[in-house]
Amino acid sequence: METPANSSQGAEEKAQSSLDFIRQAVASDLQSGKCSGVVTRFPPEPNGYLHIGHAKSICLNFGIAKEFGGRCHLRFDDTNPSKEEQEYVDSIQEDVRWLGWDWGPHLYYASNYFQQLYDWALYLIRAGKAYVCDLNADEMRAYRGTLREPGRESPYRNRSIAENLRLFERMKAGEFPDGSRTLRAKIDMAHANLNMRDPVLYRILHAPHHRTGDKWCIYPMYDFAHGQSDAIEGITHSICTLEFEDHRPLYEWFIENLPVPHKPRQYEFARLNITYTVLSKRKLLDLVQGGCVSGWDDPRMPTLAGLRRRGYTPEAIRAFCDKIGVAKSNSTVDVAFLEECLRDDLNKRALRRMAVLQPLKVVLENYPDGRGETFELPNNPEDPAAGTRAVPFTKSLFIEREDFQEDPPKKFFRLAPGREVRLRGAYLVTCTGVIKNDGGEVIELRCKVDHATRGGSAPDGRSPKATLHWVSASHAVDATVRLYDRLFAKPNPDEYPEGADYKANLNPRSLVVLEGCKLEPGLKEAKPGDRFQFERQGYFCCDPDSGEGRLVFNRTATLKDAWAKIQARTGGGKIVKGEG
RNA sequence: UGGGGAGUCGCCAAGCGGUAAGGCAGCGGCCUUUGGAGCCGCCAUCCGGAGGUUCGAAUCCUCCCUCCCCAGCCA
Repeated sequence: METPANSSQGAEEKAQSSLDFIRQAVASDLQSGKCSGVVTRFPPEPNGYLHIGHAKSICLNFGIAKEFGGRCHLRFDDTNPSKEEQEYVDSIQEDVRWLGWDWGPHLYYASNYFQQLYDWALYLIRAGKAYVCDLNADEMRAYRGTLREPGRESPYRNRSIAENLRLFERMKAGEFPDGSRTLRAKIDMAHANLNMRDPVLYRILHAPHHRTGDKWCIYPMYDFAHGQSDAIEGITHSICTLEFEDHRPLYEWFIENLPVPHKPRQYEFARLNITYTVLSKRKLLDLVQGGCVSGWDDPRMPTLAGLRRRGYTPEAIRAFCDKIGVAKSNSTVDVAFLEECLRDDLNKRALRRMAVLQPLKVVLENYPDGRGETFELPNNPEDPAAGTRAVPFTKSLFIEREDFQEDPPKKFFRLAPGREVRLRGAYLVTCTGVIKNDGGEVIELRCKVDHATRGGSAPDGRSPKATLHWVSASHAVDATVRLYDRLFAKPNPDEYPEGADYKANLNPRSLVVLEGCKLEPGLKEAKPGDRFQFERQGYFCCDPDSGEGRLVFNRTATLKDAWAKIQARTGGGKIVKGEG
């Protein structure tokens, strides 16, 4: 992120609260003069789509660069061609940009450094610090030892420098099959840290690379590529997750033993976990390939593509990443926290609309047949500047099915026989009749309008406890509404019964599709990506499946629902809202 | 029973020897033409445990307990 001007503003704001341990280190390095500027990097492997966990890392890296007036590189860690694809490098760039970050001209690939890395491998060989090993994978595992027993030195460990050079050259030339040989660092087979027991630097992989094609058939391992890439790019603070903590000695070993132009420092923080979802690329890939979801961008997926389609805003995700903090203890953040960040953002900006998801017809018996009027309703009560929109009102309307109960329980203060409620922005109406079909199901209501309450307020000051949303039957536009809920039914999907796997915890009601929903007519113009608050229902986002006279909306999040809470408390329960 | 990390409110998380921030959730109340939003109040005499140092410890020392990561030619 290139932010020459106005760069310290963020840091100052942060300082007012308190800096996380990484920002403290950055601030201290800057102040002590150890670093003259800060350079970070976000280094994804292009083997899957970015998810909310990556967002935490992205916001950390790009955020620090922005706050401290430095820059952040986007670098693809593409050292394993067998798993990586161009589709992923494209989606990653799209997602980082969507999140609101800009790497300027600093787009890099570890594969750009393959030649330099190869030269450095030669350097280590010449220094007697690396050797070609003929052990196969099984043998190497056996030689590595265990957690408490030291390993044994490879029989190939003491080859001459000349032979190592010759063999490595031939590995590069493609003379040997995959897996037959590796280049290893000569460190210490008895080291307590397994990463230091002569780690593999290069393996043979006769696989075309999405960027280098078939130029190479040997590829550097993560450990041999990452730190040196950081060094090449002048990264000052190389931030990664906790599981790389015990790779740090190796990271430093390379930096110390190679003539690198710069010495970066690695810092580790706890990766993000969220309740009711999984955040591992392996499982996410599994869900996609297993058909459990419609794709990487299924609105139930915690991927940035999924969250975007669900209706999440980049602002909400950034706020979330900001608020959860950065530390080193393993943590699982309540998904309700993410949802709250979304509501907080959308409450201020989303235009309000009325949408009846499960329609129940209402006929106003004392309202003239041919009459129609229009009400001007605010687009957003939180923001008068958002203006108003016109909503038509007629004798026959739709209201929400669950807003009427023939035999209302305690604390249910919506519509019931003989009861008066307010139709938002329109009139006070009283239920005077209930029409049922042969099955005893309520199919229509008769109500009487109090004509003196036009606009929704009564001259005598009375005010019903409930205000319902409504749509004029003759003006309503039909739509499909997809009610999304948590992908998993358990807070921790990894708690599954013996013999099962995490997919046993998939929430069977994570998607409920409603057809024939009745929306206020203005919504006909909605375009994919448009977000609204459907009053009293939640936030919804127009899905790309819309078009050619078809409207599809995705529920991003429900509104907080006091009535649902009361029901849950009293053992009741909602059927379709299903918000855990 | 090797090495590396972490343990502060149900969930995140400040705190860095001077006497427990904040957010989310929850619970009350006010307000409200969204049972939304907003506003007000409550919510850790205690910081994994036990000792010790100190006038004073969540912060320093000792021992113990629990959890996470590492034995890919993945990243």
